[in-house]
Amino acid sequence: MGDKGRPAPKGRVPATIYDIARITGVNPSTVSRALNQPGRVSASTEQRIREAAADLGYRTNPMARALPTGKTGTLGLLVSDLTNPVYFDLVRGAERVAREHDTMLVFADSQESAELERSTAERLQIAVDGLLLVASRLEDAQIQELAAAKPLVAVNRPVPGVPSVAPDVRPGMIEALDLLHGLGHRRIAYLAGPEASWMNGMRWVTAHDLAVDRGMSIAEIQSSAPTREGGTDAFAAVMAADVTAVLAYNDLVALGLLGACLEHGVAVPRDLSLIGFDDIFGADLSAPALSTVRCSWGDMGERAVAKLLGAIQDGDASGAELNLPTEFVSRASVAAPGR
Amino acid sequence: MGDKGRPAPKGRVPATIYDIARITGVNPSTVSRALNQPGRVSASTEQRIREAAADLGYRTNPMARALPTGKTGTLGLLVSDLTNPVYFDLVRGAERVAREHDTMLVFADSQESAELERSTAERLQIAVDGLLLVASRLEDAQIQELAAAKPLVAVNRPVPGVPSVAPDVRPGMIEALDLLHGLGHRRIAYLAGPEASWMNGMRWVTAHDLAVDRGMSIAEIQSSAPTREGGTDAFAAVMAADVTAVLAYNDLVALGLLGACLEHGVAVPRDLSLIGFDDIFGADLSAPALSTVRCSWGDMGERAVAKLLGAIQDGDASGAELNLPTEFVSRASVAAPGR
DNA sequence: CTGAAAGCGCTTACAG
DNA sequence: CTGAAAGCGCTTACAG
Repeated sequence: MGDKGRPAPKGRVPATIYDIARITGVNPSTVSRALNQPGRVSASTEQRIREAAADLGYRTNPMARALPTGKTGTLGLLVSDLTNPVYFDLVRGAERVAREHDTMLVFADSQESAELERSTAERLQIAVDGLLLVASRLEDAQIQELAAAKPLVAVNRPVPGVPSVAPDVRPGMIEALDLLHGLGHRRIAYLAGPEASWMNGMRWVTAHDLAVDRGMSIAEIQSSAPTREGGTDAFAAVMAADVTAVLAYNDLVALGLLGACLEHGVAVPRDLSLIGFDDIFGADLSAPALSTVRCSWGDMGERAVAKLLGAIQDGDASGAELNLPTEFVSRASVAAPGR
Repeated sequence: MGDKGRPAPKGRVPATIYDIARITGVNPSTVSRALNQPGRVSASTEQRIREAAADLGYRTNPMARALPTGKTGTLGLLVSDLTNPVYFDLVRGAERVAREHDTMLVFADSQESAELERSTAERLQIAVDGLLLVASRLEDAQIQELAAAKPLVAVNRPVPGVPSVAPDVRPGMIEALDLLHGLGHRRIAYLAGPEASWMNGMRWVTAHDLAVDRGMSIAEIQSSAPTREGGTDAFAAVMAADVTAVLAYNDLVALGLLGACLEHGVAVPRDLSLIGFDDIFGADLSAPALSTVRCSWGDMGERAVAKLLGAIQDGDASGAELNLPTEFVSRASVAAPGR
């Protein structure tokens, strides 16, 4: 690479199989075979073709290949917000498996908007072999429509008839509620996430049932957004609810609420115990460090890509997996109620 | 949407302009014109064509369009690590401008590997109209080669002959060093980032010169990675350096070092003052909160996309902008040296 | 083992 | 205003 002279002039036109064919004196179809179906061509021609390709810096044009084959060799991963730390491990897990299968992964971001999610999904879908839809805000029917067009795996949310991967929130939440109950908490609240989020509904229902089972009261408090700001904004509502502990939809919301508490002189955990969800980057940084229910996002990423790849190859779209384990991570933000 | 009957069967084949042409009784070329060059076709035909397109749920196939035109309508953004909070604002800024121009943005991640960066860039490049290369680990020559093939903008690093956008670190660092000096610090250290990072070199050189100007000594300490682990691992080396303040390559490293200090009973800021870079998500969460030099990543994202779009349209690849301002953000991790 | 041809879905001069 | 044709770069039956 360094110095084959200075960089080629701007308009450099990429080499095609026709260039290679001309140089080596064979038919373009032979070039295509030599490059893609090793063994289908005599060793010596293949050799010459490969050399010429290397000389010309040939790269096969994925667009052109996609037209006749319908395969692009890339997968799309669409999340509601790429800049949400929740997705870090998911991204890493997905990349790990994609890399192993020599598949390129491209990411896109629907910016928490269902409308944008839909249009982005459609646009992305046509340029990839399959789509991973993470924490979708779409309706089941819309997801089913997308899934009908091309292989798709829903992540962090089951959709009837569509392959999916999601965590089982119960184990982690049982740990959390047992701990709260054991410490003496009897009135708690769930600080909710987006209404359109399936996972929010799941967390609320599970928390509710587990709390009731244990003879605790539980209030649902709305938040304006699943972000730190959303948590901060909910401070007054939380105070008004008169509870001793809060389970937040996610760590971002919990951290936002934590910040507001500190600012208003509400001591955590003495006056209020706080539990988040996801164990994101930063959850252990706060003071007090945030207790949280962790799901294996890394595993979800791996499983989801593996499943999608399977669906693409064999058309095998085996159903839902709703069983990735969760666990409670105990940190300083939880204690016995102070009064 | 909802219920046009149940979702179409899996293999549903997308409608093409030929389908529309057949239904409306015109030539496919007319369909193409009606859809893309409003006005070039009689109002009534255009009308009929649009209706048929809507009926069939027609979406133009970007691959097929890209072949004759060479344009895909999408931009690629390649970063060294998508899960690094540093890039949050960059991503948002880039998306803002892309959306305004009805351009799709796809993201990819080189996982901190120069080799992977190169191959990903090449692969991505052929599927997009232009590439944003963020904090590249490649050599100038390699970047120049990529830039020769297709419009490219380097972000957070200038490259000779390649359009770029990068911050001017001096203003923020002057504030930081003036503060340290004023507080009485005389022996400080720079905890370095990746050697291959242009920005790391820039920060070191600037810190060095400014420190020397002020009669302070400054040591360079290596870190194993630009992550929290990298900062933690550097604890012993920092202690050995016998300094009263540390400037870290970035906030992640600073937060890692901070954690190690607390763990080993080194009080921050009394025993050691700490300053990071970038003001990432979480920098204000730690205890003590981290002082840091903030650059306008959001602006960089916006400018970079605007510049790339310009380069694609007019071939106008105006040069480097090395002037995005930085500022010091003062938080609790800095104080006068304690002994 | 390899060539010649047709086709993937679209765009765009070129005619009329 | 619209049709017919050629071409973008590749793949893949079909022959030989």
